[in-house]
Amino acid sequence: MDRAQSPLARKLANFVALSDVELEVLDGLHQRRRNFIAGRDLVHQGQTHPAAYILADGWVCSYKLLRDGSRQVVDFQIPGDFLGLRSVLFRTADHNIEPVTAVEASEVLESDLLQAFSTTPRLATALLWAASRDEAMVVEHLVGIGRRDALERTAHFLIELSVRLTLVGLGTRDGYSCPLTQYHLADALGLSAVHVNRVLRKLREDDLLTFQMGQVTIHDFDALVELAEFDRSYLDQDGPLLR
Amino acid sequence: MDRAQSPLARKLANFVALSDVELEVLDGLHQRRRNFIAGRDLVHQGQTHPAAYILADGWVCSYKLLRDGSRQVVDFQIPGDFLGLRSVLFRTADHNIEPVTAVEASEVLESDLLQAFSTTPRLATALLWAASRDEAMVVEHLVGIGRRDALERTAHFLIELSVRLTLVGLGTRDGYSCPLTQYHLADALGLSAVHVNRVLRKLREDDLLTFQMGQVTIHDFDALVELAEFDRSYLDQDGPLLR
DNA sequence: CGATCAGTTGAGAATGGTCAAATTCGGTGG
DNA sequence: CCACCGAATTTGACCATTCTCAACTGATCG
Repeated sequence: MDRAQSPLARKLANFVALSDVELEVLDGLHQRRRNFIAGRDLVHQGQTHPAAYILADGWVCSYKLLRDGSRQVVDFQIPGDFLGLRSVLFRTADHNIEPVTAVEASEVLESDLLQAFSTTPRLATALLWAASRDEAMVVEHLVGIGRRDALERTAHFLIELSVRLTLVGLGTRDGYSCPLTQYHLADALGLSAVHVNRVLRKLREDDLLTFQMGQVTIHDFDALVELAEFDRSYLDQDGPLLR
Repeated sequence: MDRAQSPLARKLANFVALSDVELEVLDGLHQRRRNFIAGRDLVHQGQTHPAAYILADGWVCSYKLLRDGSRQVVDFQIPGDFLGLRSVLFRTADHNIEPVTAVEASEVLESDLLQAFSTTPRLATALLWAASRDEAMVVEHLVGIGRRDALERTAHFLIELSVRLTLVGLGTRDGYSCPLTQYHLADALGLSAVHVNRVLRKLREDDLLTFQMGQVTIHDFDALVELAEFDRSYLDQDGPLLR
């Protein structure tokens, strides 16, 4: 098995050693290529029978909207991520999905997915793993919002992004390009945009990290890890569980 | 299929219509019955090759511990819940599991689980659904901590518990018995115990709900739903997805 | 009957929010 | 190249939700 694979296949292979047939079925999910422009939601809360997407290029964010107009970003997805799985399984979207940038993604319909699960059930196990990893990220996020102050929380978030992007070849230990605005950060971190700005200034003044003009520059990775009490183990997997 | 089923089987049947063979395999996971006393952790952060558990009786909570000694409770589990799935899939526990009460649970080893996935792969799909429902709860929790104030957040949490307990026959619209202390609430809601106490007083004074002596009494369910902007759809499923 | 733990209350401090007003940046049209 | 526009960012002043500390009550248990 040495031919070119999709980023998703590479990710899943970490968990379940996939056979040729399974890889082909996974490839088959990449029909229906779609392009989206920034800002117009792919999926909105309450939508029934939404599709899932495999993200090929660009960033999207998943968020929930509250009655008072505020929103909480649950997660950002980057290339290689599978998104909307939960919405498909429940046949109703419980969150919105907004492209942060222009986005290229493969649409996966409920029928495609269930078909794939029937013919190659181990794919379900593999996706169960991917879903668990996503859940681990949400849990880390929850801990941050619940128990870390604004500075630690922001640092943790930006370091997590750095590690995730590095895993798919889109970043290094020194930084990454980042299309998020300070409003995105605020909505993700449970802070106001004004306070995010103050926190970013503090991080800059302390020579830890610069967030400017679509670029995150990390000046002191280790100090940030220390500050944020960041433990990357929830993002890694050291070998396939199912052979 | 009309014989007695475990609560877990009943829950999973909501999502995937399980065959006799699949139900038997699921039953088989209920060997190794264990009892635990309140307060001594079943699983602790960093533990490798932890087991998963199917909760038969009692409450447990999943939490993460921070360096400064504070903790964030991610979720409480009640009878019928499957817990520690993520830890098994990653072969390392990323959180602690503490029995809130005396607990009766079936221990599920990694090998049992993978064996079950191999012989009856649709069980993996069913557990994928259960995991997605759990993730939906964590997401709702995240939204609460990120964007709701202490009063709304507390109300949301206690109403969610009411609905979950009612689904497994342990509560009604009027209330439920609840073994949690105000410290548990504080750790779950990202508040201090002192503030939780003030919030509970406010809820009591407003004739919405009483939290006292292990008993939650709901005085005005609808007003609480309104206050907390509670939408139960993430807890329900209206019929099996896989036949 | 002391000890311990859950709950309760008050006072003062702090983290982060709100409002309002610059300032800068990235286009876009002339 | 320049003027201009809207969006994103930056800063200050003031405010409020929630925290911390500390004291006190009440129940339970050996």
